[in-house]
Amino acid sequence: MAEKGFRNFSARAVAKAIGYSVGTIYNVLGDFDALILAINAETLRRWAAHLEACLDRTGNARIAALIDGYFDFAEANPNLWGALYEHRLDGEMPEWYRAELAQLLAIVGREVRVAAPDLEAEDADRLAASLLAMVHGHAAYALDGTFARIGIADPRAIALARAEDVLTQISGRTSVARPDR
Amino acid sequence: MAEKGFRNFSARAVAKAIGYSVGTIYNVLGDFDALILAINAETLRRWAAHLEACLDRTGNARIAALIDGYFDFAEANPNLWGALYEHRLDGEMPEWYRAELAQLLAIVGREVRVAAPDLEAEDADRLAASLLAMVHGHAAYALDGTFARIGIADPRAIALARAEDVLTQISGRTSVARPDR
DNA sequence: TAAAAAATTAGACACTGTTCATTTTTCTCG
DNA sequence: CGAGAAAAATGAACAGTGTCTAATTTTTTA
Repeated sequence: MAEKGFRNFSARAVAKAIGYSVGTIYNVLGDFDALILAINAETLRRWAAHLEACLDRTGNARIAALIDGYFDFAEANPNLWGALYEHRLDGEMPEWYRAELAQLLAIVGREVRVAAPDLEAEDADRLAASLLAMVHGHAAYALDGTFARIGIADPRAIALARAEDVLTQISGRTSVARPDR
Repeated sequence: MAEKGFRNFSARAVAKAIGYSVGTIYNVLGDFDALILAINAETLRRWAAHLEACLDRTGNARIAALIDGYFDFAEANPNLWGALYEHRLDGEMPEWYRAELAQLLAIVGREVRVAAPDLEAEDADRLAASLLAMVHGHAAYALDGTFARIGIADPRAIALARAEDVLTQISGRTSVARPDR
């Protein structure tokens, strides 16, 4: 996957690589989706570990470290990172995979609460998801070449600037926009 | 494509639907990528037209109208919109398709220049691309179910709030962060 | 109408995910 | 140790895919 990319990934190639036959993979995992999910879950774990490592060796600018870590990982593992989003499973997402995703979001949530301590817990979670989506959008356009194609050389700096905009705007605020209730 | 989605899309099904044989499609278009590109280009045109229509029937809040238009279109055509991003062509992107993409970005650029008239032209373009990436990230997480999975009900409102944060922060500023030069 | 050009076809090819009866390996326990 | 049960692994077969191309049909041209 890391070498071929999601588009050219095949269960048979995996079987050959690990010295087993195709059938074994399907006996163990079940189907193709499960194979992808297993790979993507490992990617999520590595990604989360990378983010924690980035945070460990940084000082105050923890949100910036998070964004840098996001880009670092995506740029270092474009195919693995891409597979996370190129794969759309049909049917429900298994609980164990959702937990893996939640863990990644929890890291962001934790740091948002540090950066904006005045926010209510629920608002902090909403802001964390929003920041993650924002950075994801920039990274997606960066890695698929959209930014490069329109002559924008440093998407990472732009994403950092946007996050700064948002955090500056949020600081001192105790609640963020939310649906009517 | 609109019905089956990118994952279950096949050239043979298209051939059957339009009453031709598989070979004809490949004689005319060239290969599978070209078929997808033709469909996606049509989607881009319809999307751009939708955004212009949204802008036509709005007053001052033009950036908000743009974001609403983005979500409207994506939610009304999830499979077509999804195909835009699920498809990764190998090799260079053809010039005519790049032009189609540029036209969509041009709409955003034009409106950003209206919303932030003090910005230099280049900075406005950078901000436009950044806003587009930001909204894209929120829409991507909305349509793939990420937001719903963590209990966030209204991603559109969040995206709008983020855009407001950014624009408030940008107004009065005459240059945005950019790489060293 | 006859020849040239263009459009269309059907079939073959190599590849895919998927299934499953068969074989091989491993473990258990008398 | 060795026979029987359980588990693991196999590879052939199936329906599906994108892709190519020689052969055929249709259209245009002279």
